[in-house]
Amino acid sequence: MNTIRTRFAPSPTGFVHIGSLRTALFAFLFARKNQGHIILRVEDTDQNRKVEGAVENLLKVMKTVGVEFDEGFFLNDAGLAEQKGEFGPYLQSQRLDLYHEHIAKLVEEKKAYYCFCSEQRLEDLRKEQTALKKPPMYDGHCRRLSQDEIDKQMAEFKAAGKNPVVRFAIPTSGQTIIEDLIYGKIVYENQLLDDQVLLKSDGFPTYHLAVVIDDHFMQISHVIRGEEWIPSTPKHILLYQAFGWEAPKFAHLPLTLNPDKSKLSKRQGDVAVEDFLAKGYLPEALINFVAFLGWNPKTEQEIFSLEELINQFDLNKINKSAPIFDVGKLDWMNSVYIKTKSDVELVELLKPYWEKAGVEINKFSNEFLQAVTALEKERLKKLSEIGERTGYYFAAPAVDPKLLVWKKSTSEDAKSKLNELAEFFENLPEEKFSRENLETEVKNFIAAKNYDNGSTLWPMRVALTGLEKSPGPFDAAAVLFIGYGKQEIVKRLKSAAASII
RNA sequence: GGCGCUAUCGUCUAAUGGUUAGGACAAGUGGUUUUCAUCCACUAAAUCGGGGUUCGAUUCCCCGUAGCGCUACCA
Repeated sequence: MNTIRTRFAPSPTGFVHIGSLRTALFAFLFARKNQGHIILRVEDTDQNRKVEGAVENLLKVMKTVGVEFDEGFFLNDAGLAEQKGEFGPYLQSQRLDLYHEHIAKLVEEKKAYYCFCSEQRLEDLRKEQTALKKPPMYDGHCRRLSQDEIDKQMAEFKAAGKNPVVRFAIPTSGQTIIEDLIYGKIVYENQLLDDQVLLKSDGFPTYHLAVVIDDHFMQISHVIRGEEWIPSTPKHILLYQAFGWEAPKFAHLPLTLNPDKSKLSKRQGDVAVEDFLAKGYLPEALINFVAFLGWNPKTEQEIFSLEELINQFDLNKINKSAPIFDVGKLDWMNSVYIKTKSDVELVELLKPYWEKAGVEINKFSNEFLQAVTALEKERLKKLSEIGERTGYYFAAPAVDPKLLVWKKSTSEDAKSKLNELAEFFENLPEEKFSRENLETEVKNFIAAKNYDNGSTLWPMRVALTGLEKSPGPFDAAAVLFIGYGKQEIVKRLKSAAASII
């Protein structure tokens, strides 16, 4: 049985960090590519950082971007997190007995020891070491305690209602070697490794103990996680050895960085996947972009569906250097995905954003909304822009009289052209108001009058849209016709003309 | 301070012991055009520094430098 089993193991601390999404995605792609399983385990050993509803939120986000799990936590019909799978529980706070049992074994075998040192002593020790420019490390004080001393201290702790922590007795010589699937061989000197706390005084394990025990019992074959874990990996390997277990394979992912090359963080813009989704980045675009952070197929293709990503994915194609999260490229990718949507699909995606912008979409026909959407499709970088771009379709715009005048023309000219156009449209039969007909008709009108395009079409466009930059006059007019009929066009042209004094 | 990782255009990256070092985003220029966007064409833009190995290194090795990570009873 060599089934590939990997896992995503977040702490339930609130929003979903874009870096977490990337880690989860890579683990997911790896599992799918290799007919393996991916497990979602929740690491809540830090009770202080726990956030209510974080697991549900995570599940929801993962679901919308299409990252699915085979085991562990799921969202049930009621929208609540539920566990499924034969290796549970998948919540670390429900596995305390398991950890205690194994810690007891380690202590008995002298591979771990109780540490009674106070926080004060630890702090003083650190200060002293830093002052002497020595690496701050536990000095092994309690490791050398005799059994009598241990018993005595233990009795005192119990009497005071306290628990000692348990530290790992790291070998004082030799080397521990990581054979990382991405970074290759990394060697650590054991004597430089700190005697890590494994069990905290609140009875909870630290990450290091819990991750090793859980990965072992959940039969994880590949640990895929962020590069920040490399320095603690030798401790994990040593723990596997202490338990007499075989360690899984490790694949550490390069970190994702801010534009200033610091670790991607909240203070420099959004890092929450929820926020990107809310702004109208499409899940497909987000996934495609995040997959390319540190990975690429070694071809010139850049647009990939989830399916294609699964087929192409390979841990060997992951870079070692840390990529910078560049929103500019995400914007481009999102606009590419927006253009691939049909007008019908896009209208549905856009509706919530129109509503947010105060548009009462129920009052407008789908035909009209689709026509608007078709025009904006090529201009949209994110869905949230739709409100500010399309206001003039839903209510007559306030037009700045100065804007109505083309750069090579005069206000008198603009005024008369607008009036002439209004009259022209008034007399134009309804069936001539399609996009194509409108263009030929208006161009014929211009030619007949011997006008030029600029001085006629510019004021017409501005009168209809109120904007310096917008879709063209024929496009705008055709859409307005669909929504309101030709009188709306005439009305806007007339009122624009009247605004010029 | 210690330990570790990394280093190709501004950004994401490709490639190779011998190439005009390729693509994409962004930028700029031009074309189309009533504006914007789209589209098309073009331009500019990189192998961190120093040593070695080699006929030849951007590629392999060493040193340096820089950046980042870790250095908690956080993960």
